[in-house]
Amino acid sequence: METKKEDRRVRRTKKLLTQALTQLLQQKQVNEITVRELTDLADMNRGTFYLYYKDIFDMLEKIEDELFENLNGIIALRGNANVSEQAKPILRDLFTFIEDNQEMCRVLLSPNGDMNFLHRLNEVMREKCLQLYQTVELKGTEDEFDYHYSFIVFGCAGIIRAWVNRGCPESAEEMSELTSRMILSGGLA
Amino acid sequence: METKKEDRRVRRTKKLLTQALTQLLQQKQVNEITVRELTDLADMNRGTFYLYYKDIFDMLEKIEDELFENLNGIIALRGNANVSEQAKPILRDLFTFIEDNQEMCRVLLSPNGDMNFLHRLNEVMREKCLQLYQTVELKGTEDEFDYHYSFIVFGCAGIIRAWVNRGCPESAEEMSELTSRMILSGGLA
DNA sequence: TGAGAAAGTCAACACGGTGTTCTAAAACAT
DNA sequence: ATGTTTTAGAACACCGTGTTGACTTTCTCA
Repeated sequence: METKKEDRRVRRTKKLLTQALTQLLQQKQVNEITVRELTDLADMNRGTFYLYYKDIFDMLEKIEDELFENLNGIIALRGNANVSEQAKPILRDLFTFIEDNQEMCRVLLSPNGDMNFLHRLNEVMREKCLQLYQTVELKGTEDEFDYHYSFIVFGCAGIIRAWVNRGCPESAEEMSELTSRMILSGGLA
Repeated sequence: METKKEDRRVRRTKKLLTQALTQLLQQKQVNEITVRELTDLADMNRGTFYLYYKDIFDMLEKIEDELFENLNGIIALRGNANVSEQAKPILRDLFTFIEDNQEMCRVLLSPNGDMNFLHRLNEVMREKCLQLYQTVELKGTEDEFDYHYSFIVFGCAGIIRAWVNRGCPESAEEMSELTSRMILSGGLA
């Protein structure tokens, strides 16, 4: 079922384009980036771009698709161990994944970033939180659940954003520890 | 020092353009919106748009500028009362402001929204949090402060996003209560 | 290693949105 | 009513877009 590897040239082309896009996104907003300057920077023919992407935004979306495809595999629940024992390793794997893709994640969470990326990241994390904490008792009305999870999930995104902006100085292990504490005991206190 | 009112026609033009943009942002991403279709929807000459805005993104930025200008005035500290007594009313005023601009806020925080808006919202809230809670003792290292605040501030943005997505069914008072609880005692627990 | 397949290069093209400019008409303030 | 400001309308050159066709290069695999 594994997707067989693409042609070496294809991998090279996509990699060069992704690198160029990442670089450009550190300098300007997505809308200011033209296919022409992207392919110029990647030093390839403009027509080649259109073999794989419809436009810049389509490219960004496909990059995110791949990112989330990998992420989903990584944070999947393992076997049927106790959920409370799974939270930590999943968080650690999540932060490890973020670290491995920190340039792209930093760019996507920057002011020039993509709100849809944050939206999708939230959906993944929300679903995972629901799985992990569905047995945990929450006080307050059922409507408040939405706000609780929104707070937590966006808060995690905020931690991730701060972490990649600093260049990931702390280890994924440390971050998962910190994040667990924040989720369970709150921001202050 | 009050900015004297613009010509009635100018106000009308900007209002129509803003309404049209808000409507279009509910249907498609910013990059897919052309000046032509925007002015067509607003039923005005295309050239008129360029009297006030450089392009669509410039327009969005100016709209955000005005939003934050109002917001900054609203959440300014009052006199020299006790800080702990100011948190609640400021949060209430913040949510009231969000409620008054909920269409635009909902759009800006949607998947089609603007990461820069979230960035600026965070800066405002972060600064305010620092003023309010600078006397509160936090445990952990100084480096953790960044993560604490990022968690809290993004978490608040998450609450706001969930709230406007639901159509602001709860009152601003209720939301400030809920948010205070979340910040002080954490998401769960 | 060679042959066929796949991918990239290069030049060219029509298309459409952009941003600007001009004049005339309409709405405004007084 | 008058002078000012704003908008409409049309025209313009410009440029990025997205596609096409013929060619060259690179890869795969038998």
